[in-house]
Amino acid sequence: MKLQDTLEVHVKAAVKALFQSELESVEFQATRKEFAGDITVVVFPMLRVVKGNPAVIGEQIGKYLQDNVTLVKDFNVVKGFLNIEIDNTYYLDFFNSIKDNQNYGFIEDKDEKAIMVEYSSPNTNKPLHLGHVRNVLLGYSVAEILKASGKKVYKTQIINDRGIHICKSMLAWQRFGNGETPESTGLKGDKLVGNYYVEFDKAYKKEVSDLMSQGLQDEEAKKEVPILLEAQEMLRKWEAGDDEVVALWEKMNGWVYDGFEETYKAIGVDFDEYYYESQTYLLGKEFIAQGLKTGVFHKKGDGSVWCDLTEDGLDEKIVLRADGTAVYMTQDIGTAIQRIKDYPDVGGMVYTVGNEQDYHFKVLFLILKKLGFDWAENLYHLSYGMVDLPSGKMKSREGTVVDADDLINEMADTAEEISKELGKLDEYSEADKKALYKTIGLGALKYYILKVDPKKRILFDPKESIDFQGNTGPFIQYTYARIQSILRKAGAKEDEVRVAAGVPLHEKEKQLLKQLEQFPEVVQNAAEHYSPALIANYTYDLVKDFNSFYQNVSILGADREEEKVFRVALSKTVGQTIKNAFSVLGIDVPKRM
RNA sequence: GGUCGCGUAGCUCAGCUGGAUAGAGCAUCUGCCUUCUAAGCAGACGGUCACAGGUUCGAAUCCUGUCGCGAUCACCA
Repeated sequence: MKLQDTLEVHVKAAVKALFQSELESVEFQATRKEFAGDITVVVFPMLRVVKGNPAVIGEQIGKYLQDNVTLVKDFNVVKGFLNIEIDNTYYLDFFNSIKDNQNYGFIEDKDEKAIMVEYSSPNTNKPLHLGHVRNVLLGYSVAEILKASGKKVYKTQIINDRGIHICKSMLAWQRFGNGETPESTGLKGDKLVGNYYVEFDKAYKKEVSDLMSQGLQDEEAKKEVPILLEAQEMLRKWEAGDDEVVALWEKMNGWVYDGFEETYKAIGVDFDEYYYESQTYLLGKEFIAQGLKTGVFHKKGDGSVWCDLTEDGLDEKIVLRADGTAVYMTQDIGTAIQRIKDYPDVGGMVYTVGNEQDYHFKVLFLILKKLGFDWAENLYHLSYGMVDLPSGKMKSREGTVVDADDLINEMADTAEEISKELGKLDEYSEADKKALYKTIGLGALKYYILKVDPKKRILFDPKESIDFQGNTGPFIQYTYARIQSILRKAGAKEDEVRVAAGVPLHEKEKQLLKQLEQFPEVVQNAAEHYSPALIANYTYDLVKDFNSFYQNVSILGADREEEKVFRVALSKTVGQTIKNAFSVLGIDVPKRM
């Protein structure tokens, strides 16, 4: 039982005994470090039930607790704050209970209902960029956090593999290329296809200006560009199932998927299931028909179908065109329902999509609720802000994107530079070094992105790159590596010894134990708020405390043997917790660095 | 214009359901490498929590309004 819960019972009992009043709840907070004590009871809220001076009430409750509860060693009252000092045996007992639990903080029992987490969801006409990186890291991390909190999770993505964009790349490849393949050029498939998308855009712009020099207006010209008309014709052929077009489409998309997989692997994320728009874009219509019957939707004079959401403070939204074809919303309705059919144990879904689609998902969720699906109550839009560059927005057509693969490589290069400057790792093999640079570079990137609140925009300056000092991934990785070093020197047998009850607790040690105690709650909190940032910032706090401990308290050279055993075991437990916390962020921890 | 989000130190960010004197890192400055890894530690400097009201014992946090930035308001996806 958590300390807070235990104390709550006692405080309630104290108030009942002293004032004959029933408290609904008790408010606790960590005691500020300038005061003596470990945990603080806030007296003010009790004034509703108990009349009197808060300081006096605090004094009385404190006295009662000290006399009746062995856990409470001492207390002091400052204004309305009752600071309680907890007996050391509590912390040592707690430590003994967790020190050999490698999965401390994680819940093993899985809920019956699973959650499906969608992330990445790229178009197949260009490589992944920095924006995708934020998406993928957030989605993956939230999926792992949900798992850690006891949920069964399916990771998925929906790949936008059809439409005019891929036709543009296909057309450019046919017209300007010479049968190039990833094999013949040595390029990653997604890069190759992306290059042709750029080729298309160049040709398109040239044709527009040609038309304009012939006297056409801007708007007119853009609609009549021959190459665009040709791409549209290709899309029509694709929809009609034209063998040649479909074959080319499959070939080029295949290249792109290979390229994407390589990038995902480099980032360290994976998926359990893939959905393709080419297979889902016709879904959903039957449910529109069903919704029409039940009155969720209504048909307008021209035959288009709408959903009236004005009563919910939103607008009217179209769900089916007049010609009976699907819109974006139709598809998303269909895909959601399809997923539940495919995975009947799924009871909720998380969509990792940029905040420019906030409105879309609000509407989507509302419609699904109106259609009466019980799982519609458990849908969450993991909405995140843009990643901006100092030069402004990333625009693929203007070449101002930060490519995901390049970025990962640059991070590893930076890690290498810094390591060399510091003169670290000189005695390791080249292969080991390379692997480490990648781990550290990726750790820096991932932590940098995950530690900020998803809602907020990120300003990413590629020149200044990312820090390796302070509140960063490498700082935490470094601390983990130092702990491993301690364990190597201490030898394996140290952690097998049970920590004796009589070990005196140094202030820094107690600080660490208090911090460790928070971990399970932080994981649950992060799952509830879909927030990797909570885990990241918690880990940083833990690491700060450990570093302070490390530099100010002798671990291997402790005065007494049992102290040494305790400190080594404590270091080990902190290392384990760092590892667990980082594993839900998808960040690796190195054994040495 | 309507709706949604954001605004905290020079810069990048924490601050959970309202709690004590608002916290870190970077940058600047001062100490600490012969003892477990200095990508570190100890400390100094730095704030009108955008602004104005309100709610209450108490507000960066909740409510209202104003300003600034961004997104969105398609029979595009």
